[in-house]
Amino acid sequence: MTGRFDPSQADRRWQARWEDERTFEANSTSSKPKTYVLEMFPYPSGRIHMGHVRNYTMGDVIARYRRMQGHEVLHPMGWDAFGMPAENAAMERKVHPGQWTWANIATMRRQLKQLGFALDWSRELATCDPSYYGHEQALFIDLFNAGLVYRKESEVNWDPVDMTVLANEQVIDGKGWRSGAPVERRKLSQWFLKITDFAEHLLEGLATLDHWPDKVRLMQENWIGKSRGLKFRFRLVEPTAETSEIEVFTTRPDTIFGASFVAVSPEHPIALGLAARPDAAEFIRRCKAGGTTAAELETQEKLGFDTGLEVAHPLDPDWRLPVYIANFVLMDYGSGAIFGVPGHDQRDFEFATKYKLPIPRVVAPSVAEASAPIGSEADVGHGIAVNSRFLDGMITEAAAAEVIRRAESAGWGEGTVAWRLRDWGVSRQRYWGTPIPIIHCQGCGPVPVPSGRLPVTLPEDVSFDVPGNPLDRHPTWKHVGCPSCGAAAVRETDTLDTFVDSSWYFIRFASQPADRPFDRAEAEAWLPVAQYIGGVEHAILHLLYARFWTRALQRIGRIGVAEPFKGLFTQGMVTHETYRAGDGSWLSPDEVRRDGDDYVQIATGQPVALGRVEKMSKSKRNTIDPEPILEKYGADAVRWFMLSDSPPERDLEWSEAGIEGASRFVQRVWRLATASAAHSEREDDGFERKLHRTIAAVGEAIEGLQFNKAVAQLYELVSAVEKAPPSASRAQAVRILVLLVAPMAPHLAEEAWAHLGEQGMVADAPWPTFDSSLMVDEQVTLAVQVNGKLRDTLNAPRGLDRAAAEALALASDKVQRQLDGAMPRKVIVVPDRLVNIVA
RNA sequence: GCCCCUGUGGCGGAAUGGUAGACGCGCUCGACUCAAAAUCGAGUUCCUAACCGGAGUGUCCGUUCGAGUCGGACCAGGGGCACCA
Repeated sequence: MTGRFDPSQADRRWQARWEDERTFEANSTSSKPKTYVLEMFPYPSGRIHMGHVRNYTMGDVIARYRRMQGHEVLHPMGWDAFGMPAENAAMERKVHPGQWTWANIATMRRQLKQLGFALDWSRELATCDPSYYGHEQALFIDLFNAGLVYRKESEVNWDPVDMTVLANEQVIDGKGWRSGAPVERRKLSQWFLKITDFAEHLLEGLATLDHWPDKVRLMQENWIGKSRGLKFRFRLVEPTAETSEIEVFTTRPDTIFGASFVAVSPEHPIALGLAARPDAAEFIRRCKAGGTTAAELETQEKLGFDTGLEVAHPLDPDWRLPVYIANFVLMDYGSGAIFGVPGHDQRDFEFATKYKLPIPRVVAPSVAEASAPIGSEADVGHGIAVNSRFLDGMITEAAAAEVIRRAESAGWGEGTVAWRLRDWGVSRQRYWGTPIPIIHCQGCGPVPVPSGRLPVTLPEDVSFDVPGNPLDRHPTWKHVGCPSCGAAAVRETDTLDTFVDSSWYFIRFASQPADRPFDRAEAEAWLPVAQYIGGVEHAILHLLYARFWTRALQRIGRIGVAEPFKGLFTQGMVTHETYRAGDGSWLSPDEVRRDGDDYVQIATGQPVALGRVEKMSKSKRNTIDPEPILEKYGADAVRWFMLSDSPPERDLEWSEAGIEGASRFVQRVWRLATASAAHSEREDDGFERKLHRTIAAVGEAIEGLQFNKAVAQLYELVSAVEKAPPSASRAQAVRILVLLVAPMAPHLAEEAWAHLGEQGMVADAPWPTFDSSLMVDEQVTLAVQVNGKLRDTLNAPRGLDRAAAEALALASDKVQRQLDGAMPRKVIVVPDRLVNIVA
């Protein structure tokens, strides 16, 4: 059984053994300490890609490591199976989204199993299965009954040719991706979840998540966007039919005397009231062109329309400000109106410059600079209030407080907290999602589907020949009796955002009774997830929605956990070159062949343009299929490569050379385990030190998810063992090496473990322990610097005192040459590390 | 536009404010071999023929006995921006 390690045999053998013995099935009633390790579940796009392999390998190392430490580990896998690509496939290939999705799941399950992950497949779930989404509907109704669900009008991207709603990614340069027609913003009545009710809790909860990356907490904090300021009203000089005042919010009430205009959103009641005027209507119509994304709205040219209306300044009734309609004011934020302070806000500055409005200075670094004009851009800093009447000379914070105080006592405004966070719109005008379990009745309004009639399943007989939502045009599905009064009624035809599906799957993994979403006690035995791993692209939306959903379930008494993910790790992406054909379409790596320094499209022989190295993605088609690689090198080499070199939080560029190196390592370990080493009594204590240091370092690296460091440590240990003479301690080191390698290269480890004559599986073996007293060396290398520059290195016994270290350093020829007779002015000694002589 | 992150040899990267380049890839030379593959050994930041030495962690400035690491300004690349998942 010596010679080369043959993964094609070993992988299959051990995967079958783990499955037969149900090695990785989690026992919810175990008395061992429980650890829940979870990676973000995949969208079943067709085949697994390297990003999946990297993500699941990292989680697998943690899961196997904890298991070897004696934990009961829950490490499940499932499918985020609803979503748009299935509908696109249905349109392009005339295949039902369900059929397409389930076929993809079958393929990807088979591929994942080839990687030998320590997964509990008995808990596998797919969100497109009624046995999953039916429970989601029940939870949605619970939230509805708790008042956390409501309906309101909201804008969507509307394709006027295809007569359909477009996702942001389907809008390219302001045009629909299929029709090419300019996209319009259109209002639809849609379902929302009241995430803003939890804004304060979601913000405060971040402080408890000390095993999350700081950057993710910071991003969520900014997203929630708590700000304090003044909400106040401008009185219209001439009231309109709709209103006599305009409410605005500002975080800088201290700049109130710097106001030079008021601007309202094109959807603001004031704007809508002016729609009878042709010029105003035309402006509003222009504002509706283009997409709904923030990036688009904020980068487009700032446009304003002078309504001719005027408001009075709240602190000076004789001071009039013009009212504009402006395309950059969003109805969804605050009150849909702002007041412009061009001197101290860059966007207002650009607007005022364009429309030739005054740009006064009301904040300055000092009183002396009060008359300094505003330059080529706004001065957004804090400072001293100037040109601001009773505020003059006050610092920004005091001036803001004073304005709030006066507003409150005079009754024209009040200090308040504003949030950037908006409620979560969950309606999608699509087929392939969880049906929203609501029935609309003329008499009773929206009525939840009674729990006995759940799940509301999707009809199978649908076609995607015409754009739009097949549920909406289905001949029978939507027509039902009202559960309340029995009158003819219609089902809601919107489906839920797929982020809802992924907001509770981690609870369902922990507990999956047939008759309800989960058992509270069983779920709480596992939750929160000890280590959650996924892409940083989910840092805000998915993670915030899952946190909200969990807190909402807590509020309605379904679960006693507030935060679902105790530890979070955001891995970097796997990148690869991109290729484009002459017509600009993306080509996948296997459609391309290298021809010298150029690339050629295999099918056509046409030259291919080499694009940048980018994140592997379906849209850029630069994915590498792991399966042929797995067949060639085996699971352990692929896993090893995924963990080597690049720090897990950074991007990893796929390379053929890297996998070759990983494969060589697998063979090196195999040779060490199988080569006959004659035993002798000779011991080498330097070698033992290396072994104990490695045990400590590998464990520490795995716990810190620094897999590349664990890999480097193991390379060093392997080199040391290879050079060691045959001995009892060498044999012991080989045994420990196999254990240390096991979480990363489990098939190799099992095979080697059996070859060493050990009992049982390495998956069940205890993680090795180390003796820290055996880790220290009696000799150290002292760095000797002169004026901070390295001049010599000296060997010295550990624990040398300062005076002796200084004397040793000064005795060095190289030091004396540098000093050139000069007297040291100062000597800095860092014990056992360094001596720095300052001359 | 706004928020967040990242820049170190030919490449991926390592380095509690204390010897920059661990470890791997690649490359060069050598051993083994009839030859190759595999394997093993040595070398590999740049400048200088070599020694001595000098320069060097995106750029500039600062703090420090000492900066890849801390602070400031800038440049470049990436992620997110609420209907991709």
